[in-house]
Amino acid sequence: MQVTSRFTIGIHTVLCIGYFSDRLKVTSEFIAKSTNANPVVIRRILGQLKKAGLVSIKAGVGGASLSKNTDDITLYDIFKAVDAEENEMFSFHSNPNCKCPVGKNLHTVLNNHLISIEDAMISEMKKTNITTLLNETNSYL
Amino acid sequence: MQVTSRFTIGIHTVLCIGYFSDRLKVTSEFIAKSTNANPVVIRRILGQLKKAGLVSIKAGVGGASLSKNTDDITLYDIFKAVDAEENEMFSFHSNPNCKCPVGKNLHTVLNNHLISIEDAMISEMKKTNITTLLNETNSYL
DNA sequence: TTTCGTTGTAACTTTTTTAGTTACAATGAG
DNA sequence: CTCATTGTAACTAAAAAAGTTACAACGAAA
Repeated sequence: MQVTSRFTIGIHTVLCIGYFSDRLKVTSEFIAKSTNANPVVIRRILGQLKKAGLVSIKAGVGGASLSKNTDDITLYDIFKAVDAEENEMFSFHSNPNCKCPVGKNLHTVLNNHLISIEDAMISEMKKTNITTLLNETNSYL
Repeated sequence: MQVTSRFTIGIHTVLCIGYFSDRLKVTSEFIAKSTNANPVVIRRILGQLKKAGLVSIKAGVGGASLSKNTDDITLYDIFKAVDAEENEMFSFHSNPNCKCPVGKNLHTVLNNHLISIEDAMISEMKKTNITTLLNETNSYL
């Protein structure tokens, strides 16, 4: 299992905006330079963050800013925006044998446990917000 | 993010062995029929489970059995065996800009938080063992 | 109202990962 | 010795992620 780099790029993007947008115009080009990712990839991620209500973007003139207080943006908000739009986290293999008592009930039996695992991850993601990460970034300067 | 179907197939495999191996010879072919996956795919997963010390397999004559008590095999054991052999769970994009205060410190700042998220998931996975899943399977018959 | 930097998005390629498949030597009980 | 099975290599296919090129649309400023 690998969480896509969209997650860390998404976090990086939000941090850049939080860190610089009061002083500079933070464009996709700017973020691409900081992350070392392609500007179009950044624009796609910015689009997802915008759709999730986390950032707003000035069309035409360009530049992104945060739409919410840095206290109110958690890692889960970013994760949900860029990495979990509609897919389930766990994938079942298709058509297990319904004549087998194990195969027949696997999905039902497993589902609640898998949801608990996902919930545990989500709870932990919600504990970290952008304010914390910006403070930690400043502490390393 | 998607956890590969190896995880649910691995669980399915262990459950099949736990459920049937006292009565039947549980071969890769048998498990393939129950899971609706390819026998070679099952053998690969069985190999990983074996390497992790969860199952033992009779070469030549064939058939798998559990090497540990069903109480002592958790979802995490299976996850670790089939899906997390050496990779990190979260992927950082490479070469963030070291001249940018955000890019320079991202990895350091983020790492502990990502580890906490992973740990939360692992703890939850450890809460479910094979005994529980077999009991739940039986309760649906 | 023209210019210019930027966004948003389509379309495509490349890369990586996962799963499926074929094939076959090695195993070991009967 | 036979035979079902394992273990594994080598390949293909499919899916997902990331990178890239291209360009219309936007809107502030000259």
